Amino acid sequence: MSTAEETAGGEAQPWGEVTPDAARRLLVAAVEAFAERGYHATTTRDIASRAGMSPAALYIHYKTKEELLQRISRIGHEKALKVLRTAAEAEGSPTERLAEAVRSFVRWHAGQHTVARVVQYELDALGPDARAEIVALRRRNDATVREIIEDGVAAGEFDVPDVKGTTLAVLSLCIDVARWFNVNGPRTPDEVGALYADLVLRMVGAQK
Amino acid sequence: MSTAEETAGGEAQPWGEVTPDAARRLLVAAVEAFAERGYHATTTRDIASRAGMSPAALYIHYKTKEELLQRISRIGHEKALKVLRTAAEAEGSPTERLAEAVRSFVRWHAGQHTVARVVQYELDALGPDARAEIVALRRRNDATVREIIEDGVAAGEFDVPDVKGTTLAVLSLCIDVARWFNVNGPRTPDEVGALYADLVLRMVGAQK
DNA sequence: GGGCTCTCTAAGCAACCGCTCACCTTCGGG
DNA sequence: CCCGAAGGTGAGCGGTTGCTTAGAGAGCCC
Repeated sequence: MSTAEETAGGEAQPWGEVTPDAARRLLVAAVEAFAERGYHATTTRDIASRAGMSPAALYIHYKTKEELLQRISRIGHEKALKVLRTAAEAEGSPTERLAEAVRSFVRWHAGQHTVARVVQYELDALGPDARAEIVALRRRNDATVREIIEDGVAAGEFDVPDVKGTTLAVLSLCIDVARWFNVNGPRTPDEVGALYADLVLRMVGAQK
Repeated sequence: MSTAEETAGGEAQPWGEVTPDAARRLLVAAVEAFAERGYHATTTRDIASRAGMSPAALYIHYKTKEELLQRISRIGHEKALKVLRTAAEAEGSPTERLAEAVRSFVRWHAGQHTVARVVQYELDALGPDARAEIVALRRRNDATVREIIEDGVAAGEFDVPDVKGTTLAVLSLCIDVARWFNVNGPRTPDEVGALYADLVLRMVGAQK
């Protein structure tokens, strides 16, 4: 966000806030491993060796394997939420804001799909406290989208019989991008974002 | 399918084809455990004790823990595909067929969400051969939905600029129901099915 | 009733897991 | 030049995992 160069799906320095350098390398390695094999199937030895270190080095920077997942989940969710809220709080009609929100949220889930996969699908591996924190962040996601849709209905731009259900469906659609998106596939994150923004406007009955 | 009584989300005897009785009990226990904790976090001792047996009893009916997942994945995918194709091959306009396909596919993913969760999210835990088999079944899902949408476009009932992308989005939307659906939540599988059928008809620009 | 099959169990093996500990290296400050 | 803090390693501990083995009961045909 604060760096000059950005790629289609996210930042050039995604984990710039994590220091020192070794801690960041371990965290990046953990994201890759968790996304590939899942949290429980990933060993601490695998994470350490991906980061070019011995198994014991992990415990200098993190107390447990679960702390790694907590850090990844929190930072990832905060980034996604920031992306969504930036679009939601921008100037413009509800139609424009909803389109931009979906476009950037989808772009993030496609471009950062390794992080997104960990963040979205490894929630149950967290302990109760950490999970509660993440669930609270998700509720803010939900509220952000619902408010835009409510604004659009109030302004007469949208035709939505079931606001809560439609909100759920819109978010579900965006989040599931992280599951199927393939870097070697035919679509770029930008293209998926544009397609999905169009589809969501149709779902809420917005005139184009 | 062959039994008389059916619930909203699926059959009354979901695993009737699995014999003998002990093998079915183990399989049902495995579905519950995999859905709750995930494949890798589930131990063979946990599965056996849920079925009221000793850990060794599992290996009389299944060669490995992975064979259990294979069986579950294959049966689950075949059932979901059957539900989808039954709706797709019914009489009626593309609009009616798409609505019914989404309605029943979503109903299945909501009603059988424990099976669906295992089937959809534990694919990577399978070995290469078993995974290839499942991927082939998924492609048939994809083709089924795409054909209905193509029919609708050809008949002038739908307005879809990107058929492949829209097909992907429709299926993604339906499948993700398995992730968020909660039995204690406010919606029944029937209600979610009806809501989603309406949303999908909007996505393809069908006149109602 | 003796043998045969099928089903299940108690006990345990080898491998691997998350994590710890004693020790080594590097490096800036006095 | 010594020192202490910070970051790293090799070896390994206790516990758990998937799976195996030897053998016990229950039914069933002859």
